Amino acid sequence: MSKQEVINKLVPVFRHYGYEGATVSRLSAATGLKKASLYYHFQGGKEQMAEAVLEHIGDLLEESIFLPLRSPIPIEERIVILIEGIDKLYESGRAPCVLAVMSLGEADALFHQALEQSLEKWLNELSQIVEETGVSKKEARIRAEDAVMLIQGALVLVRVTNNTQLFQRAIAKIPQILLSD
Amino acid sequence: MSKQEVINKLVPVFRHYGYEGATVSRLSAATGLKKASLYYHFQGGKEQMAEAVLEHIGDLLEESIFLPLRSPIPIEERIVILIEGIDKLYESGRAPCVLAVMSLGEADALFHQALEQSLEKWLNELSQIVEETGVSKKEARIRAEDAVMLIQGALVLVRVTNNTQLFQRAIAKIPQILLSD
DNA sequence: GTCTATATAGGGATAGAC
DNA sequence: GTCTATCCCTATATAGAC
Repeated sequence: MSKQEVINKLVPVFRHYGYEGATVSRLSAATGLKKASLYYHFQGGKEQMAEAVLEHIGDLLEESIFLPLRSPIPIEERIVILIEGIDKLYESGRAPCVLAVMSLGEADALFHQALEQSLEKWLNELSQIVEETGVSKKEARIRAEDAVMLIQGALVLVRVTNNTQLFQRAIAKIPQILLSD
Repeated sequence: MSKQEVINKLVPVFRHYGYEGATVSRLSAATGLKKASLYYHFQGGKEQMAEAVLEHIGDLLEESIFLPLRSPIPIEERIVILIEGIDKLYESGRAPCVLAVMSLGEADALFHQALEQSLEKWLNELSQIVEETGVSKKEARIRAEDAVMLIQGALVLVRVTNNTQLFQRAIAKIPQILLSD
């Protein structure tokens, strides 16, 4: 099993259990690797596993969302791709956001800077495309924040209600939020 | 120290660390009571402590938010009180929502039903006042959901950015969301 | 690379003195 | 009611065989 495959299997554990809930036992069960094998791949232990997960998701975002967002097609089409990317990334709302989950407890102290940068990247990328429509920097930033807030809030509500329609409705609103108001 | 005072000191630990991160040691440090004393008050252990916290927050909501929401004053004024209540409850966005935090990991299995009911109560209370304005049941529900999503999303963004202005902006939007669209 | 076995610390929880 | 002391289990992490 390649390291990428291992990391892929670590991801859902951190997302669903958070840092403290993601025990090495659970990580072991999820990967099919015994504890000692995990420590072979991640000599920095659980902290390094979490880092790898964050990095992996960062790469995923870059290729599946940010890159298409910068492609030379009409902005409306790019936003459709954005929505599809978000839907897939969060598994229609069923998968918690690693950013929201890791900003709690012990993990926050360990990863706060990385999380902040990751969120800043999100907001910048979204702001950029909004600015293309002739909107001011300030207003573009606000719309980007509103969009991300809605997504994050939808994830919480889906988790509690098990109603993924809420997530669908939330992401369907993204075009209005970003392009008009 | 009264039981209510003890519970009050348990609350922030569960909110900031989540269920698994809220270790009995941390709960002991936060309350100033040794572990054995905590177990005297909560014979059901940590699970019962979490239950007490959820119940306590439920009561808090009832008296500080839901009750004023039903008082016989103009709807706009009630919504101002609602916003003040939310601002205080979430400490201007600095305090995570127990609902969002406890819907993760092990805690979700233990408390899912309670969380679902708690959220349902929120959505119903908000829907009620929206319906008063002559809006359909369906539309009122949607507006209530949108308002709660925005708040939950704002809490995540504030946690990561440390920018409480985002929360202020979010709650300032509540009147528009509930009363118009 | 992956395993079994094990070390050490901290988790939740209880007994019994005061 | 609160404490000290302690129990057992699980958590993170490592050693060393294969």
